[in-house]
Order: sequence, then C-alpha cells, then structure tokens
Amino acid sequence: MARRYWLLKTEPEEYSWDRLVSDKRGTWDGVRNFSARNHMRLMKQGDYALFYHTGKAKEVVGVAEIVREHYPDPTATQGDFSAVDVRPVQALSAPVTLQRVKAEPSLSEMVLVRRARLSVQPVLATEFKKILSMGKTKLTP
DNA sequence: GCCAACGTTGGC
DNA sequence: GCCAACGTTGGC
Repeated sequence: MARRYWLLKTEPEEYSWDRLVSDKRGTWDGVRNFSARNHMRLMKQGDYALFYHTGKAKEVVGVAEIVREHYPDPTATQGDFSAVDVRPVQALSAPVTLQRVKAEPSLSEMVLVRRARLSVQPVLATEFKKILSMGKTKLTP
C-alpha cells in the first residue's frame, strides 16, 4: 500500500515544529472538526504529513510521519474524536510560505488553498513532491 | 481587528 | 431533513 500524504496545521504558539523536534514524538489531539477527524482516521502508520504553521507564520516548515494510527482523543471529554501520534522526519531547508503556494499554478487545487480552514487535510503525492522541491528539500530515508 | 467562509446546532 | 442562527477559524 502506497504511502499517503497529509497536511497538519498548527499554531506555532500552541505546538510548533521545534517543539515536535525536541519532543521527538508528539500526540496530535484536540481536533474538533469532523472532516479533519475523518482524515485522521484514514491515516496509516508510515504516512507523511506536511507540517504547517498557521497564524503569524503561514508556511510549511517540515515533514512528519504518522507513527501511531488513530485512537480516542484523550483530551476529548465529550464527543467522538481521535488522536494520532507523529514524529518529525525532516525540516524543510527553506519553509514554503502560503503566498508561494497560492502563486504556484500546479498547487491551485490544494486543500490549503481551496478550504483554508480545514486543519487536517489530504495532500496529493504530486503536491507533496512539489512542496518539497519548493522547500529545497530531499527526504533522506 | 475585521470579516468572509464555513462548520455545527437546534427549532420546526 | 431543512435552514437560520450562531460560533470559530484564519487570511488579510
């Protein structure tokens, strides 16, 4: 089964890439949107996710890997929500800003552009590769 | 800080 | 099951 690609959005003040790097592993919880949750439930171990800083930064800063598939969100006191665990794979050599994503014709269909508010999004393999090349980054296995 | 977009809730 | 009202997100 081929690896699938996602995008995880976070306020860096809340949980940043640097924090994930120093933690070495993080729990992605607190998602309270059904569409986002449903995407999390489709994530498989080994899938890659673009790590996107929203708010002030507005840029893709790194690649994370799903290391634990969905389980009940420990922070959800009510409702049916899920969490996954991630680890940092690699920082982008050059962060890719939202501005550049929007200016790139081949990325015009990205969910990030079309449905900006969705916090957990699917990403096409072609889009994922494009972001990496715009970020001057080659993943080292 | 504003506000458009959009997801959720609840009355009918 | 529809849809108006409401709340939240996030880009600008």
